[in-house]
Amino acid sequence: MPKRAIPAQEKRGRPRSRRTETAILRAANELITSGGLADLTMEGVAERAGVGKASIYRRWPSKGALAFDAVVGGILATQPTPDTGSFEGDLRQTARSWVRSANSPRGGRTVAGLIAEVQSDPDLAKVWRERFVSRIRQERRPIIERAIARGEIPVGSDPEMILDLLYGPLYHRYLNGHLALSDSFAKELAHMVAAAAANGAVVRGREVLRSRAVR
Amino acid sequence: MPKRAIPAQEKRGRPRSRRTETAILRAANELITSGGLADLTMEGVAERAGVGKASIYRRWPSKGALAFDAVVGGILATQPTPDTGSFEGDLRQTARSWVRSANSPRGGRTVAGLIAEVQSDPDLAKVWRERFVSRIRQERRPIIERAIARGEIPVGSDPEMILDLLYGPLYHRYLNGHLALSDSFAKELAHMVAAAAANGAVVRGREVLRSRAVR
Amino acid sequence: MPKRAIPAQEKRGRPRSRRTETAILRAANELITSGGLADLTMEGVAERAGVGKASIYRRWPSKGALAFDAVVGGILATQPTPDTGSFEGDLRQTARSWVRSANSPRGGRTVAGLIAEVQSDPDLAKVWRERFVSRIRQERRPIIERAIARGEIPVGSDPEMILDLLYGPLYHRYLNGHLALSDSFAKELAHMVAAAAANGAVVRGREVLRSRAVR
Amino acid sequence: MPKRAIPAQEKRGRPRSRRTETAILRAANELITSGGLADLTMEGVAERAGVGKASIYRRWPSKGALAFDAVVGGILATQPTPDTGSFEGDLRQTARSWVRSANSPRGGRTVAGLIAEVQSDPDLAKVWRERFVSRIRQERRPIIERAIARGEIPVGSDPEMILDLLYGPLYHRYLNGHLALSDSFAKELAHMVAAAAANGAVVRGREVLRSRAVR
DNA sequence: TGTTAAACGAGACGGTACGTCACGTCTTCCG
DNA sequence: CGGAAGACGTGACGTACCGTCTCGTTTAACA
Repeated sequence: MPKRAIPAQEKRGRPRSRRTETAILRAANELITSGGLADLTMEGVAERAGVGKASIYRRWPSKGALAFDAVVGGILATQPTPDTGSFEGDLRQTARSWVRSANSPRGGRTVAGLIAEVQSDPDLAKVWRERFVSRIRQERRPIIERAIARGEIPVGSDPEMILDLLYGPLYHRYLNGHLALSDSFAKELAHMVAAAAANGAVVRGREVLRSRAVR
Repeated sequence: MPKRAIPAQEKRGRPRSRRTETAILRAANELITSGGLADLTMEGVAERAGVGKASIYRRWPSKGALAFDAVVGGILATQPTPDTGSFEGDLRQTARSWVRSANSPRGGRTVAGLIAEVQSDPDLAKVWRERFVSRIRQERRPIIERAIARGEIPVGSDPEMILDLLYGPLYHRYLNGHLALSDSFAKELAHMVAAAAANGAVVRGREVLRSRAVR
Repeated sequence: MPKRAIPAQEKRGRPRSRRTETAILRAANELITSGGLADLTMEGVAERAGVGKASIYRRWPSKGALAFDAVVGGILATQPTPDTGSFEGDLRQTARSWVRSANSPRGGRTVAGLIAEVQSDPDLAKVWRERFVSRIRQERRPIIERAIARGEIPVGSDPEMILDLLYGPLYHRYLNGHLALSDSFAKELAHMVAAAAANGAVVRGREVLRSRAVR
Repeated sequence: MPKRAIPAQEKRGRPRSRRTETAILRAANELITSGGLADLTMEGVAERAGVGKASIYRRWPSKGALAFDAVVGGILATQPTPDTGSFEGDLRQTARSWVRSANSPRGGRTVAGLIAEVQSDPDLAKVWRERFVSRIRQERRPIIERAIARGEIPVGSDPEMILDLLYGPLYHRYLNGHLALSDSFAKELAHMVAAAAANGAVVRGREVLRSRAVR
């Protein structure tokens, strides 16, 4: 977890330099987009940033945490929540822009590298969940809420399930590469998810689908 | 890619010892289930197997390839394709047994480690796709075919899409950990996928959903 | 060399704090006697003294210089020049008390550490010579002068040579550890040095032995 | 302690390469003679020798141990035991050649650096005593034995004391630098030691002076 | 008595070297 | 001649201190 997540400057003494931090983040970002997260080394970042290794470790406990901060802001910025006027349109738009960024030659595999990193670093996993996955999901909730308000899907539809139904298949193809992450896949996926949401919940009547957060 | 995939023993001289191979695979398996794939080292395997490092590299080109062979057979064996008599029942059964093995304390995270490894090793990625992902998907196709035969879902339903709709959300929660991989999630997911398959394709008439394999 | 050797307070502003200086010296002393000079670090001293590193560097240019000031005063104080009434008695007394302090479990190796430090720090070497070695030698000269006055050794005996003959073997065993620094060694050494001083110069007649200081 | 002191090749597998060892020793030697022992770094040696750091650590546990092996052979070779026909002549010759090598601009301070290193490394100290100090002393014993045989000094004279009387003052000036290590000092020192040996023991009659080795 | 400049504690900074680890390759000798 | 043993060069790791520097905060002497 990046230490800057703890903003309190309790101690006296020389404060952390913003210049140093920016230099590190920029260097890390450049190395990641040019060579992938596997080519990122703390020594490489230190050298390119003109910074001592200790200055990196003072801020980030691991390569993954640094990569996260170097990269996630940019990713989040390029993925706004669409509002097309229809549920399926919103889903389609969301999937399409996700597919596009996953296919981008520069940085398209960055998220894959981060997810890989997350699998062996519990601390990073927590940050990943809270500051990336959950955050995007939170941002996307209005899509479901508006769909309910419009009467496109039943009241009580489980937003978590709907989001998993949308993002799950996208990430699945992204990480396993068994099938193309094409634009048409995005379109058809959106259609299927819309159908599931519209009809899936009805079968169970008024009952609300529930999923509980874990950990 | 494990070289034993090339079974031909062209050369003369002493053939590769099966005992050596088994010892390596067993050692690798033990290390993976006890400490996770991140703790697996070639040196550790060599020592535990009582084997020279060269004997490992003679057979497997990378840690990931070895781990794959050490682990995938067992995983495949524990995930038979169910035949419950109904589409949703088959999906539910599939999801449930997947969830169960993902939650197993020993080895539950092994697949996560392999997927992580795959992200930075194109050769391994190919093996992973062909010998794990695609293989399981192939094995699961009868579920869809039987559902079509029973008339539960339209003729022309895209099996790839249906499988992605099922496995995608499972892997999504498994790798990101944002929500619990519970039994009830498996049940509800199966329900939603069934609803999508039953209604999604219908909306678009007779048109067949298509997805093309990539790479 | 401690900058406090230059007492002039030309500047305005807050003067150097005596409390700070004492805290540093005490901390250094404690660390040296507890762990040897090799374990002494500027950061350790700063922390233990509750002092900024800059406050140390403001006063002492190097670890060795600080150690010197932290330690030498105490050493000099415990080694008075004896006056037993005979030349050999004085030598014996000198050697014995030297041996005793070299064998003391706390601090017995401190001088060894300082001599080690001195070998790679010319500035410290100068301080060491002028404020420790030469000072002790100066203090011990009365032993030789009284011996001449008593007629125990020839007029014109070289005090430098005699002191080297006494201290040389002591330090030699102390630093190399090839033989015990025992009390009986001190006694026998004193006897040999007395014999040398009484007879060595005589052989060469009235000629005065000379040695010149260097550097 | 250099591991090559244990010559037994018990294990199988690739044996230590002599080429690597020589390269390391040569690199170390060059760095020491060009910059002093304080400038010697393991990384520097590795780079200059074209060798991995691990290959150094595999053989020598510390910088001091490496320096010892890189340097001591050459030193021992340049200091033969003289045989001039007289006790004082032998002592003088010994002291003179010692002085000369201590004053040599290249490598003259190397022994000082090693003695410094020895003060904070007990393992190295043992090697130093056994393979340098004691060894030279052993080689010099014939000087005393021949002097006894010639009747220049009493039977039962303590060779350890005589050697300390000779080497002690030399090392004392060498390490402390309080007075010049001149040729004339060597001469006068030899004279004093001869006088002490001739007269010192006599005073105490037949009694044999004794010193016991320690540790 | 208020101003002011240096000393203060704290600790961040760019560095260097440390000693360790695992990599993938290469070499030796045993069976 | 296959295979265990393990040495090899490589390169990154994370740590420890170095000596310098920048913060705000005292604090004593000057004005």
